[in-house]
Amino acid sequence: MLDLRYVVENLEAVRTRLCRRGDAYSASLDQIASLAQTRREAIINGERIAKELNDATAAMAKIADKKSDAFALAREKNRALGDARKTFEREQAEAELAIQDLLLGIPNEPAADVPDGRDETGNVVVKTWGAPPKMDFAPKEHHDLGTALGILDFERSARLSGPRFSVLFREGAMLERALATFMLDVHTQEHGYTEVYTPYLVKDSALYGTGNLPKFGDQLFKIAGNEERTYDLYLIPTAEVPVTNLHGKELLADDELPKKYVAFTPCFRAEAGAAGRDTRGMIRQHQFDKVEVVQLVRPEESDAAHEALTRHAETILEKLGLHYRRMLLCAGDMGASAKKTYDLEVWLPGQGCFREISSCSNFGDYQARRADLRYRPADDAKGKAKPRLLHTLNGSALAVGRTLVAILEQYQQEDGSVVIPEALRPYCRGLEKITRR
RNA sequence: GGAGGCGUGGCCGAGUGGUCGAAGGCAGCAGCUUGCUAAGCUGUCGUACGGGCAACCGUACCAUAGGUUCGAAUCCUAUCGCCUCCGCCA
Repeated sequence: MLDLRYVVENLEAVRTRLCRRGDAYSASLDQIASLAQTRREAIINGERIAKELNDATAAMAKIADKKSDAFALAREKNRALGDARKTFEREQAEAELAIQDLLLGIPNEPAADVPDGRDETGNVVVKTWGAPPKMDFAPKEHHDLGTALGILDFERSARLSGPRFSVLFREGAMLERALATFMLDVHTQEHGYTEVYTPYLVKDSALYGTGNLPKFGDQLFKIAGNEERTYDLYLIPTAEVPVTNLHGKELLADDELPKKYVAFTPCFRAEAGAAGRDTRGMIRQHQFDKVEVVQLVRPEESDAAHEALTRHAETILEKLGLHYRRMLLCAGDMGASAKKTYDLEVWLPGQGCFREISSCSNFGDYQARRADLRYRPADDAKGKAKPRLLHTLNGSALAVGRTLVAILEQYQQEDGSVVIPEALRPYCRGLEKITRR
C-alpha cells in the first residue's frame, strides 16, 4: 500500500509511475484525492467541536451540585455537541474506509531501474550461468523420465486429489526431502538465515499484509466451514505470507535488524486462469514445496539486500550445477506488491526452454505499511528517532518441486537413469544415480 | 467441549465514571556526579492524524469493534488473544 499523504502530495508523479504497469489507476487516484479532501474537512470540523465539548465537559465536572438546574441545562446543551461530533467522526471514518479500499487495490511503484514493458517479453536477461548439459540423444521431459523410473506418479495423485497434484515414490520422495534439507543447511549455515517453522493456515489479515488480498483471492484456497470462527483462514500460497507478517504490529529495535528468515513449507495455489497451462508434470501444481528466504531490513539497505538475497538463491542452483539465467522483470510483468523483481529461470532440456524456479523481490515499504512492520532507528544527533517502516524482501531459494524437475531433466542419461548432483549426495545416503527398478 | 481468570505506553505495573495520555518502576536519551561502583543524582522520554514556516497548538488512542453517558481505561455487548482447572486427544 502506498502512503496516503505521499499519493495526495505527488498525485501526477504517482500516476505517471503506475502507468508503467500498464494501467495508471487514474480513476482510483482521483477518487483518493477527493476523499482525502473530504476527510481533512471532517477532521477539522470534528476536532473543533471535540475541543468545544471537552471544555464544556470539564466545566461540568466543576459544578458541585449535580442536581442543580445549571447542571441540567449544561447537559442538554452538550448533548447536541456530542451528536455533532459523532456525525463528523462518522464522516471521517467513512472517507478513511473508502480511501483504504482504494489504496489496497493500487500496486507498488516500479523502481526507477526497472525496464519498461507490458509482459514477459519486456524482461531483460541479466546474466546466464553454466551451459546446457551435452546430450547426444533426445532429452526427455521430467514426467516421462520420472514415471518410467517409478518415482513419479500422476495417475494415483489424480485419483486421490484430481489434476495438478503428484505422488512421489522412493528416490523421488527422498530427493524432495534431500533438496529441502540441503537448501535449509546452505541458507542457515552459509547465508546467515534463521530457520523458522510457521502455520500453513493464516488469517485473511496476513494475506492483506503481503498484498495477496484483496485483489488476488482467486489464487488462494480458502478453508470452508466452522460457523463459530469470525475470520477467514486460507492455506498459504507461499511462506512469504506467514514469515513477512511474523513481526507485524511490533516495534523492532535497530540492533535486531536485519531479520533474515528461511522457511520450508508447502505452498497451495488455486491456479485459477491457468487452465490448460503446464497440465503435465510437476511444473504447476496446487501443492508444492518451497524454501523461502525473507528479509526485513532498514530502508536504505534494501537495494543491497535484494542483490544479496538473489545471490543466495543463485548459490543453490550453482551448487547443484544447474544451468540458469537471471531475468530482470519489466514493469508490466512484476507482481503488484513488488518494486523490483529478479526471476531465476532454470534450463529444462526436455522442454527446451528456461522456466522460472525462483522469484526474488524488493517490496520497499509497500508490504510493511500494510502489515505494520516498523522499527525504531538508532538515536541520531537530534535525539530519539521516530519509528519507521521497514523494507521487506523475499525470494524462493528455491522452489523444491521445480528443482527436482530441473535435476531430472539436466542430469538425465541416455538410458533414462538420472545422476544425482554431487552436492546432494550426502543428503541421499551417498546415492549417485537413480535407475529403473 | 465445560468452568473460571486476564488483556494498560518499548517492557513491567498502578488505576472501577469527571484535568488520566494515564502513578511508579525498568530500559532509552541528556546533563551532573565519580569513594555506595555492572553505582548515585537531576531532567527528559508514546503513537497517529490535523493545523502552523516554525516554536508549538489541537484531536484521537488503555486488545479490537460497537453501545450507554453531558463525560468512559473505568459501565454494557460482541469479537480476538492469553492463562488456570476439568474432559478429550496426536
